[in-house]
Amino acid sequence: MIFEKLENVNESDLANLLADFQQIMKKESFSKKEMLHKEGTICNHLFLIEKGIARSFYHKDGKDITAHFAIENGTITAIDSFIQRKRSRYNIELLEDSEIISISHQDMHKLLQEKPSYEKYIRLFLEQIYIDLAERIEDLLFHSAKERYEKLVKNTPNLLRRVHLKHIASFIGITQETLSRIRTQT
Amino acid sequence: MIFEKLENVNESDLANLLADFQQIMKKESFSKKEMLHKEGTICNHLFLIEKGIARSFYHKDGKDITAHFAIENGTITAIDSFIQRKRSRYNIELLEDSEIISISHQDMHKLLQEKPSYEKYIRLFLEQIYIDLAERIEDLLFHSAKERYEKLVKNTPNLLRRVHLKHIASFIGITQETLSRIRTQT
DNA sequence: AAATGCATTTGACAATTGTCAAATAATGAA
DNA sequence: TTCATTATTTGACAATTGTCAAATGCATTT
Repeated sequence: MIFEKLENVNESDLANLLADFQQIMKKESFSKKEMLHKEGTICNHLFLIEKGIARSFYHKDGKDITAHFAIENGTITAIDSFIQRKRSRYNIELLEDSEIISISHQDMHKLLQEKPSYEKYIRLFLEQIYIDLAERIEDLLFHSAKERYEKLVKNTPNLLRRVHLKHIASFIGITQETLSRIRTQT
Repeated sequence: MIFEKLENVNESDLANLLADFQQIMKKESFSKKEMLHKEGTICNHLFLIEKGIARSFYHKDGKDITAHFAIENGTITAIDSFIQRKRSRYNIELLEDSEIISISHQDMHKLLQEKPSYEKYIRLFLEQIYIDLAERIEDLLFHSAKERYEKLVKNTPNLLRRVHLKHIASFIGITQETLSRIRTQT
């Protein structure tokens, strides 16, 4: 799940971590279109998608822009707000009926204070998402809209089948019309 | 310096941290055009710029693309390589004669193992650079080349005066010619 | 100061993507 | 099934940015 990609870690330490995290995880069912977080408020939770799809989005010049998708086993939050404890410009909504596990900021930080050795895993998590973001920047800078779309088709075909094209379009930084034309070409 | 932006931290803990980090920092002078890191190798150092300018760049279709600049008080490294311990596609070169402080990956991790409480500061550092990166993505997605340039002029006029325009151009994802035209318009 | 090598600008034109409006297609509710 | 709503595609055209080649400007070395 959240720590699944980690390598080179102490097995027993990780087992403890997972057990402790279990304690602060809350599982809940939500239905499609429900909001996990609303813009203008501070985001107090990190969400893990057990089943379903969520997307974070914000408004730019009246347009709805998707910033991130999370499907099964993925995580989502209004990360800047969660980190900096300030109001968020992001919304998080569910695109399907979902099973969500949430971890509150408060609980997580309490746990980190009690067991500072867990800081390491948060660091590893951050390193991972940092690298993912860096890759996204390169993608935007050096691949055409068409290449970005094709990469998505290749890497996350499952996602493509499950979300509206307008969200895919804004996610890769193009208009819906351009995406439509890209798709019909080929 | 590296931890200067941190808020809400324990003062004495931070003082200890700084003292310990001092121990593993090595200061060196380099002259313009020297390389702090070369692509194809694993990057073993985090560099702090005490004086001067460095840029990281890589090659894409034969073109030289600037990924990041660091001036006085900034940090630079081939972050993906430094984190994942794999060979880097990035180079780091100096654009002026510089005074550089370097911290080796090994020393840093040894320090973190000895004093796991410092993990927290690394996490805070990562949070900060993650947010900076996220901002850059928004910038690329929703601002025109002209807006991106003007933002740079506003935020880091000092940088603009000190580096070649071709580097600025690739940094904001446009060609040198387009940047030139943007500049002469206004 | 002249010569050389870069850096920057300019021109002409092409490719990519965006905008706005309208037409179809698909979906979900009654 | 039918209707209403929403999603997707298409068309015509405009704006932005890229490409390639050449000209100009600037700075460093001799």
